Amino acid sequence: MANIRDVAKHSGFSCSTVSRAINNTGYVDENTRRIIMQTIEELDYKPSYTAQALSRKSSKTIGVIVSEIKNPFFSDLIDVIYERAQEAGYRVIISISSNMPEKECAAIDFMQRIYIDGIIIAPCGKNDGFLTTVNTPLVVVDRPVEQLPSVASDNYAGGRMVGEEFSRCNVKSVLCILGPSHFKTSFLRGKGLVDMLLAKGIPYTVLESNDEMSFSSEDLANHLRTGLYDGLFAWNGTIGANALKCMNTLGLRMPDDIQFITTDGSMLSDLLMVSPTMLIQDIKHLGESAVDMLVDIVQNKPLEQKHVLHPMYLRKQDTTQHSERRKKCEDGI
Amino acid sequence: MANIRDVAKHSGFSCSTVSRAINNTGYVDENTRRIIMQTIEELDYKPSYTAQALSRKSSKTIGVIVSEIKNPFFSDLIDVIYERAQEAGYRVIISISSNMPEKECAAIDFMQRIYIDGIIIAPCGKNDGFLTTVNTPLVVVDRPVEQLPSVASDNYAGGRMVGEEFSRCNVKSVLCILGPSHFKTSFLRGKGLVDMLLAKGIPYTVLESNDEMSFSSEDLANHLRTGLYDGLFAWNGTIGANALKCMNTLGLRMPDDIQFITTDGSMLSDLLMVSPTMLIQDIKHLGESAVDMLVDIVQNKPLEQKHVLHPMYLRKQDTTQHSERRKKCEDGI
DNA sequence: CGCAGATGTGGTATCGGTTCCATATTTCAG
DNA sequence: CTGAAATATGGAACCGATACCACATCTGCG
Repeated sequence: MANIRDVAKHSGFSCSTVSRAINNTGYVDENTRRIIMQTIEELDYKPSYTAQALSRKSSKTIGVIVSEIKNPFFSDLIDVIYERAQEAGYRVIISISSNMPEKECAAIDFMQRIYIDGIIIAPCGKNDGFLTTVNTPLVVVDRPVEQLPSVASDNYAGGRMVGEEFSRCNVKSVLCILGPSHFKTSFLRGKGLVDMLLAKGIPYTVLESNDEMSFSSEDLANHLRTGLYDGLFAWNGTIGANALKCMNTLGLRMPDDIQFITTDGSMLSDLLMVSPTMLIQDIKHLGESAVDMLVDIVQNKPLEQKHVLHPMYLRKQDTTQHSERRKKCEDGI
Repeated sequence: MANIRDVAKHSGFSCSTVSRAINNTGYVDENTRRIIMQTIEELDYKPSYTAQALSRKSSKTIGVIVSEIKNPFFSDLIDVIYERAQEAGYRVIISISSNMPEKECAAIDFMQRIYIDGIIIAPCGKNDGFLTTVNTPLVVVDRPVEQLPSVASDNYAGGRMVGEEFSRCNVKSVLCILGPSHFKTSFLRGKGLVDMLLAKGIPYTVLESNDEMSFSSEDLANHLRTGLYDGLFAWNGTIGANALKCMNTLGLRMPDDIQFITTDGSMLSDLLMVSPTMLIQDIKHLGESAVDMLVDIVQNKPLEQKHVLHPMYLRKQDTTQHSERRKKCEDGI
């Protein structure tokens, strides 16, 4: 492949001038610029990003590290980040930690060694101490880390919304499936929900899964069989899907036998007969503000806020008795 | 961050010696090596991959470009590729084309400019001409391109297996939902299925979706309502999910009213009550041979085969009347 | 007209490594 | 003991860009 010296030679100018012409830095005669640009075209010259990075000590690239690529939340997030970064003039590379701290470290290490300008990371959560020692600009998404700038959903407020909805739907007793307690996302949703249920005087039980994704269906089934609960909350989409399957197996009808709210399960609506009521995250805005924050940090602009929270939304669908649905029923739909 | 000159200075040796010590190239005294390694430790020196890439004109990195990250087939594939590449001593970066030819080109361009050693690509399919002109080592997965080395499932044979299964289950008439005809993957599965159905004397109808993922449910519903079909095949997982939803809506029971085979819908089994019979791809072996092939090409080893085909498997589950299931029924399960 | 500042261009050090070549020392076979 | 080969190390060019500085020319104002 042609390099800048080839362009210099063919165009009859020096490397300096070619560089200036390409990057619009310093003075270049209009005519000279035309000749150089034409030569570049002819030789199909493309500056080496590697050489540029070495020279500038910056690659104009941001890295994205997510813990789980199969999780639709993260794949959607990546799409959004990609677009926004492009608009801001940054390229993007992606790494996947598979929830393993060593892979997370390896990804960060790799990125640092290629002069990446900044990193957006959805941490696996077992590495927070290390993350704070990283000296590349870092923005944390989804699972905030105290010392680092972050973007996340307002999970506490989201939890409260769920509690409010249960209350409005006259639910008498709620079963909450949460994640491990050290999972902040889960913890906050749970706390919001519980606080609201307490405020409304609705009794509840918390079931804590020991894993992010998997869950003991028997355990859940046993609880549901007691017939004590007419409300069920699942703190994430995968758990929500399992819960749904479990309720189907038990023959529980929603919302008549039990009212169900899950989190972030858009794919469920596509796949299933019922579209569950869900607490959803505004992925677009999450991704966009993560990029915006990171770019600000990279460009040494002052941060307005260290921890950004985006509101969550409650999409009321088939598995709760919200008024719109009642209306539909009355209309015979 | 410390650079090689810092290490040289602190250890009292030259850059050359330090480099040789790190890379195990040329002669280095055992004692010298120990001192250098210790200095490296002390300074927390990490060679810049950028500088290495520039100097070596190789980054020891392979790129993976997939068209769709949400598709579980691709996210699984990425996991496998990642592992295998690591084992072979290559780092991995990921780009997503979102099925857009421009993004595909941009990703390739980017990778070339950072001295990537080779690329594994699941092409969007609208760029094949361009792909053949790329002079970085390339291995195509999933959707073979004639002129390029490729790894894919034996979709034709897979289609035949589906046909055979329908025949074995005494299906009388099959409705096949295929993708657009220029989609090779779909085309081959369809051809295999149709060939087998013809051989077995089973009538069929082909429904062609105009998109990879979406599909007209009404169209499908209208066909199913005729009651003409007792067999249904979906060429990919998303279409399969939609079909499943459609059959549920129509109240068709599987396998009694209709026998259903989908492709690659593992996530369905997790989410739904029924685990559909499916034609599945051996993602692990696909990913591994893609990496192995690419590494061979990069290292100038001769290729054994230009186009590798991996067998597909038929996982017989709830939606066809295979013998195991009958047995279970008889056992009262 | 003269000189300061703007404009246009090239030379060269630099980024952080690798690698070829030269040189010095050691080893060992004849 | 000697000289060729093996071992050990350093110097410097190079990878492909950027950017600082020097120099030359041009412009315009007092």
